[in-house]
Amino acid sequence: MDKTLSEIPEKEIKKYHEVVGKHVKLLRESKKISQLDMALAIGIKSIAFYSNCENNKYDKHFNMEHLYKICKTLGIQMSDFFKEVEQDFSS
Amino acid sequence: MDKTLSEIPEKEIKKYHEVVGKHVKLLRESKKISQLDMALAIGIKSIAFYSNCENNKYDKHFNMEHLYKICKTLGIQMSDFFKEVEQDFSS
DNA sequence: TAAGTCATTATCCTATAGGATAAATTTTAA
DNA sequence: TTAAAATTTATCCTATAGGATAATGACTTA
Repeated sequence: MDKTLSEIPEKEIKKYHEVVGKHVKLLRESKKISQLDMALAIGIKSIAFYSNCENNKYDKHFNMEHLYKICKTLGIQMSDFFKEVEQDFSS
Repeated sequence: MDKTLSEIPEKEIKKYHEVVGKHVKLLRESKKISQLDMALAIGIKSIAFYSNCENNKYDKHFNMEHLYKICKTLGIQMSDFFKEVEQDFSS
């Protein structure tokens, strides 16, 4: 049966990634953690890649595995993290 | 400065993906939505790929964009979804 | 003022995530 | 009991996500 594919605009997904990155940065800074330290904590040697994900530059963004590790490093729950994101996203 | 890379075991990440998939299935079924309908709702024509993500088969799992669309389709918040996942994951 | 630290800009390379196909199996409904 | 619907199994292909590098810029510290 032919059904419509996703009608959620790519712009909305991109915006969501932007907000996710923004809140990762806010939380990281609040814990006085450098981009380098956070990058290493999630298993990445590239500060540049990390920076681009936080800032959603060149279409880079955090994936599920990154976020899982970031939250663990920050000592917070994924659900709490997304609570923050949602509050920002819907306003 | 040389610092340790992520010490979170890959098995833990895999387990997390498994639990995420499990809860997507539970919620989908509770809303009487077929795998086909959900796959199409998130912009995927392949039921097989969708099934493999729900069941974490052949290392397939949902990514952030999938989950965003799934939650929107289910009419729930990402934070609420992860609340469920976390309760299951830590027990 | 200079050196060190931290972050950003831009681009390149490639392994794999993404997602398809087809056949088989299981479940449901007629 | 059979057919249809739904899901699973397994594998293949390729565009891009993942992540690197190098240079540059901004900020902090000595």
